[in-house]
Amino acid sequence: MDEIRQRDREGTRRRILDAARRLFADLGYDQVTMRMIAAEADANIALINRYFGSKRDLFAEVLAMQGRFPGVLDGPEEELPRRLAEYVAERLRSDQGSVVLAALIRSSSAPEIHEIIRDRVSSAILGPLSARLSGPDATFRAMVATALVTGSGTMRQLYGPDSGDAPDHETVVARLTAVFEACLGVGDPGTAPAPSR
Amino acid sequence: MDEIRQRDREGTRRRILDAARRLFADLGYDQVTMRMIAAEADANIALINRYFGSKRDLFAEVLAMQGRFPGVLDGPEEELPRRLAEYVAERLRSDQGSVVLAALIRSSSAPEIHEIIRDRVSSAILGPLSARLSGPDATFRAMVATALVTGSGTMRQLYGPDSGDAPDHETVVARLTAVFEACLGVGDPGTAPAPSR
DNA sequence: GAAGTTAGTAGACGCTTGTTTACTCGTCAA
DNA sequence: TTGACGAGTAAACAAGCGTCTACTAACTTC
Repeated sequence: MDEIRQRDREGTRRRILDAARRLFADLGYDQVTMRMIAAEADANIALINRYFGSKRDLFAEVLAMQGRFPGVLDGPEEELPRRLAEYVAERLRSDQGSVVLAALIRSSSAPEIHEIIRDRVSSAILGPLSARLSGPDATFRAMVATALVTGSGTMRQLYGPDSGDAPDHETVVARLTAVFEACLGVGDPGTAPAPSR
Repeated sequence: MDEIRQRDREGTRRRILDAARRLFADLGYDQVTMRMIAAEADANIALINRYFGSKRDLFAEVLAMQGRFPGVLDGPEEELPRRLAEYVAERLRSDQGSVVLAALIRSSSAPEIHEIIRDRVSSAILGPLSARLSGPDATFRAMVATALVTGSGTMRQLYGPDSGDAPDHETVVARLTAVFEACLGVGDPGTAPAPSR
């Protein structure tokens, strides 16, 4: 009945890391328990702390494992709004996505990992994005764009993938592209024209 | 030593409700414990469940107590982007703000209150906002604007009120106004012009 | 003034959490 | 063959959670 377990340190470590990545991305930091990770990885719960120290440290390692916003931030600056729009539009339908973003959306209520998330968002999203922007206030504009991506994820999490009266994909992408262009100030090198006052 | 406690059902109920509102808005649903609420309200913990049934029910009553986005959604449609921009810019500096929004930002990781938050966001923000919009896809456009407000709150929570290199208030408002105009499609009754392709 | 109602209290209940301890036993060098 | 090392395991740990029960005592009613 009881299977004979292989002794494979690196393999077990990797299984735990993969399971943690999946669960954290799907459920967020504090909805995931150590026992869930152990079960998903088919490993003993004590091994998690043995290999990673603590839940917090495991979370940090999962985030550190992730690359920087795959594919979206690369390419010419003038196509950035469209690529971001397509990324968000895709996220609104399927559950795929960056673990860093998922962490930002779903794990922001746990204060003990705020610093981890902040550092990772800065180095994986905000930094690369603002570096690609020309013109003034690049950091702020990047932050607004990130806020839009984040907020879309929050709404998506709350309302689910099929928000009944959502327009077709083309329209969604077109609208989001316009918004991201306004965020990033592409084709608008100076300060945005101040309306009234 | 032991103070003589007044017997004041309605007063105690109100103290608990106020304490819960403050704590939920500041910390989010699952960072607030029943004991914290009882201490903040200077009431016995058993009275919370006696008067409100459960933590979840108390949270629902706190949200139901709140009005609809005070002041921001009222007024002519063409000024909506500017008012939203000023609201967000103000939120980026101080900690004041709607409890409903705070709940949306900080409490979205607890699945047992998703339905409560969703209903309240729909009736307090999304509904009134989309009702004020003319043109197609009003609900979707309202959702994008809400996502921007939400995402700003998330970034604000992560990075704090003083994001070192933030521009001055005027610039922030001007930029955000442009973004909200793109979101809401004000002055653009048809579909947004599709860039390229 | 006696009896009943009820606001308020103290403490424990059962459960879950992250973490740790004591142990088993497969693996490999001497 | 023997001994040490270490991967894996089971069980418990303390702390915290929301909730509930048994009780005290202040107010109302007759």
